[in-house]
Amino acid sequence: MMKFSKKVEYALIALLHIAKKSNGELTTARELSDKFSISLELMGKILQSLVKSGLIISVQGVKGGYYLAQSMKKIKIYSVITAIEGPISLTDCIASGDPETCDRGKNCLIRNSMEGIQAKLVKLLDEISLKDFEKTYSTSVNK
Amino acid sequence: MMKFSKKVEYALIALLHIAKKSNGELTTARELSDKFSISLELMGKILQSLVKSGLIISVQGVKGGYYLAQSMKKIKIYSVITAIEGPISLTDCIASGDPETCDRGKNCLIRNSMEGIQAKLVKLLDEISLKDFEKTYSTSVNK
DNA sequence: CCAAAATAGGACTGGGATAGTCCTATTTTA
DNA sequence: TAAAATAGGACTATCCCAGTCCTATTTTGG
Repeated sequence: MMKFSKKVEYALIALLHIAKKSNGELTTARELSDKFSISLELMGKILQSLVKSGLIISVQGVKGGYYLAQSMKKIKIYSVITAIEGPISLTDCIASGDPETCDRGKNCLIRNSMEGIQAKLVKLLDEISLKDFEKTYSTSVNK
Repeated sequence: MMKFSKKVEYALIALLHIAKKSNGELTTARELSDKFSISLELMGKILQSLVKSGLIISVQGVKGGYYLAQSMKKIKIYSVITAIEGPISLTDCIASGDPETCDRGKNCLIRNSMEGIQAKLVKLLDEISLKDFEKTYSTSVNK
């Protein structure tokens, strides 16, 4: 259960790489595809999701590519996850928002508690920025 | 990605129900199966997982059943999850523990950062006890 | 103007995991 | 010794993820 999807992994790797570029320089899907051995089509789809969520901006055409739409500090891990997978929900009834959809209905023993845990989880992931994420990496590399 | 499996849901519901019993009284798999509309076989498997992890104790035979092996305060949500699904791991390379297993090898851009997030996640889930879980429920019911 | 390089995106597929079933064995009680 | 309970192996259907294939659109440069 508690696993990041491959797509989220790829999205984070891509974002880190895009972020490394100096001002104005674009990153193409092919570049990311080659560098990290991810199929061009898959990489494209992931980048498109990030565009739709406003994390990166795309430029079409021959000289096109992608660049960050926000600073690394503003981009949160949680945003990346939801960009790729949509809103997270620990259980189906939380997902729907309607207690009646839950098999166990209004009397579900765990619904409210689940919501509590989910809120904490979201908070945690929404406090980690891409910058934090990068720092962790650098720190561990330099040791 | 961020979803509790049905089995974990069922395990939590079962544990809360088992915990309600007064001292010494056992809960049978059939009772849980009936009350929460979960097949007997599936409920049985879940309970067996909880037994193996030492969260509940089983008594075999006609008058058999299950009871909590630890207090509600000592049973943590994280233990319940691992009892059902084994150790959590946000990415495959974290799971294996061997960086070489990761497609991206030692130079994986995100491995260390992922480990950091996972540690925070585990900490969060390991700080929530079954008692906390129950309280959240009661609180929301009484409002 | 058009070929090439790039993003955009719909449709489909294989494989693996989840959720669940079926069946049998073992333990214990009355 | 029959009945009621846990234990557990083997199998299955379904769903979702990861990935592929193919086509359309946009933009640049010769």
